Amino acid sequence: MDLIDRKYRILQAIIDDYILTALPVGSRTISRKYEQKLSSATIRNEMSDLEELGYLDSPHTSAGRVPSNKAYRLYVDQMLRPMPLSVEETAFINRCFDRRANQVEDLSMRIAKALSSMTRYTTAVMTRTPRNEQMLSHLQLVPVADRRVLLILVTKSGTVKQSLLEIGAGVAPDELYTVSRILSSQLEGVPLSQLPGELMRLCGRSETGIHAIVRAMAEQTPPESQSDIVALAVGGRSNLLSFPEYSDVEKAKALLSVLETREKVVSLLSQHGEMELSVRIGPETGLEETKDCSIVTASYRLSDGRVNTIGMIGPTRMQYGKVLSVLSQVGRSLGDLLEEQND
Amino acid sequence: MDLIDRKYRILQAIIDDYILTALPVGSRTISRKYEQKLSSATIRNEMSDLEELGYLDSPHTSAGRVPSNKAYRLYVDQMLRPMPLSVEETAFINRCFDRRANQVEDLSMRIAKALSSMTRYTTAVMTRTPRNEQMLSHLQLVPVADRRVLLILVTKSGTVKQSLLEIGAGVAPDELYTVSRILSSQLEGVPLSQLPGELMRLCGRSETGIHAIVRAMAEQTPPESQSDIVALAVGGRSNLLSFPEYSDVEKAKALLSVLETREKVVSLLSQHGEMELSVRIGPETGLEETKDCSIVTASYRLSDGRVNTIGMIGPTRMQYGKVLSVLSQVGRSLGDLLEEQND
DNA sequence: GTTAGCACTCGATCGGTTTGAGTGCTAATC
DNA sequence: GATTAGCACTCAAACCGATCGAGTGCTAAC
Repeated sequence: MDLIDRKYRILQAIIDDYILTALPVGSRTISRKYEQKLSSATIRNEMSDLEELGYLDSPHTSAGRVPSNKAYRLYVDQMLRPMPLSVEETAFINRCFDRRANQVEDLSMRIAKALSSMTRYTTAVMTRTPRNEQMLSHLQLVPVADRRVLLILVTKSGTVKQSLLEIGAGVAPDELYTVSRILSSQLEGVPLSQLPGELMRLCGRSETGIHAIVRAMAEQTPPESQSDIVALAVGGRSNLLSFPEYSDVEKAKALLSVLETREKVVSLLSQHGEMELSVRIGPETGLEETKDCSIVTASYRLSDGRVNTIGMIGPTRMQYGKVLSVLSQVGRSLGDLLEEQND
Repeated sequence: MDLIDRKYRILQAIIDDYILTALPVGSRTISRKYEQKLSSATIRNEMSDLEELGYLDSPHTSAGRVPSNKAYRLYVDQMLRPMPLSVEETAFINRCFDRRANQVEDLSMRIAKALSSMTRYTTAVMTRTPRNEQMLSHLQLVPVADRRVLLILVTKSGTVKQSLLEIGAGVAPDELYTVSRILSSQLEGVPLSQLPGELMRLCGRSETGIHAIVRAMAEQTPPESQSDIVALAVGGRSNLLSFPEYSDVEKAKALLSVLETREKVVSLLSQHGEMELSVRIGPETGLEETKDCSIVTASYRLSDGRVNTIGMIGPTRMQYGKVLSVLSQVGRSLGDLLEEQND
């Protein structure tokens, strides 16, 4: 469905203006600000056509037009002008990557905060490892207190999980080390999800000495329900309240509540279909509560199988150009950084 | 400044009513709902006195009275009736402690969420270890990838810190174990804050073999700037938007923004003066942004030196009775749980 | 000391009018 | 045939005044 050039330009002008002002756009505005060669009456006719084609909605008879989701779709797919970042912005971003952070959590949080303060959109940063790719490389038991032992699981991809175990009786550090070595060699390559089962099996035939430890591990190793998520950080939630679309407190509350629910955020960030950059508009976001929002994600699969996703959420009237530029740049940098940390 | 019995009762009635409705309370309301023996005119006289004494404010001439911060202070200090939790509530709380969670973070988050959904106030749970009490018990190096090693620091109090190090050259697991043992014995009892310095010292005279590792540790051990905070979880931020006092989006935004800033939350939670239960009203909360809020905290020092604090924040018109009961019960349970986990 | 009564205050609410930004349609113009 | 000027029409928002009602303070009577 090609739009002839002028309609196309007018539609673009309307969307641009609406994104800027959040106010329904009238024909005179377009004629004055964007298409001075054309009279408002002409624009009116075009707008009428555009409405018929499904690109515009009118809130009521005398209120100007508002872009439809279909219009936004066209906008991001075809109308976006590349919008290079300013020098300051690039500098700002680079600063995030400057300070060293050896914890993914810290880094994620810092990036989420920086991006949200930069764009005024709420930002989430997630690193997850698909469950079926997480295989044990080796494990190590570290004594913590008399009957408490910290279990460290290192996966083939280099991510680390820990959990605290309580064992029946005290064990000497040296013995723990020996047990760690034995178990490591026996369990190497086992997917984490099958770890408890494997341990149970070993438990049956292990010598009595390490029996208690293995049993404790089998029973207390956390089920891998959602633990394939390595890190999740959300920043700038309160920014949402600046948008006029959330001056209605009820709406704001519903959305904020979504952004406080870890599972929902994860689900929102997980629906990019393997695309590096993805824009989901309105209902495409997948949640009822976000049907008036758009979500832009940048997502990179690292060589070790982990997937890193950065997402920004805002009203459908989003500065897509800006957000896409920022996300593609930061996403890439973050991907590179994580990759680099990894070898 | 003793208030004679009747004034006292009337003030209490006013505060109770205002906490419930958020609407300025008039003399007739009190006379009808709370003091049916007295006419509204009498109440009016009393209220006039109470205003003069500084316990009541009137938003404007004909709008009823609103309790002042001074009134709330009196209320929490002297007027609170013990408010035992219902059976359901107790059950609900106990359920939080049921499922086992071996990570303080998980447990904190779960409790924060449960409490906020139960009371509708925003809840924060924090466990911190005063910096000067954190002394090394032992450490362990765990191989992760070729040139990456996970450093586990276990403190005397049994908390665990980890950080990822990059070392110059690959080292065999067995050697790492040996190095761990040597360093553990040499560094036992060293406060974490002095760890980098101590390591540097050791670095000078260590054999070349482990030199690289020690140097990496010295350089890459995170400075203990804010890392004495072990865990912080905030739940139910969006609940704030239910209160009529935050129907003004600007106010809501300011407060939410505070609750998104880790340092500010930590500071809000840290100002109880060693009290087990503390109530801070309005400006007593210490931040400009929270001068219309109250914060109730329950705080327990564990035998290992860690301090666990649970805090709830809401408008000064808070259900202090309820919140205090919940917090004292949960605070104690959580304290016991952590204590128990600890030996 | 308490209360009934009354004048007064002042925000909230309600109905009606005005305003102004916008549309759609038609007829004249390029 | 496309463009535009002109005009009637629509409708939310702003404005306005009247009214309402919850509240007060004061005074005089009980």
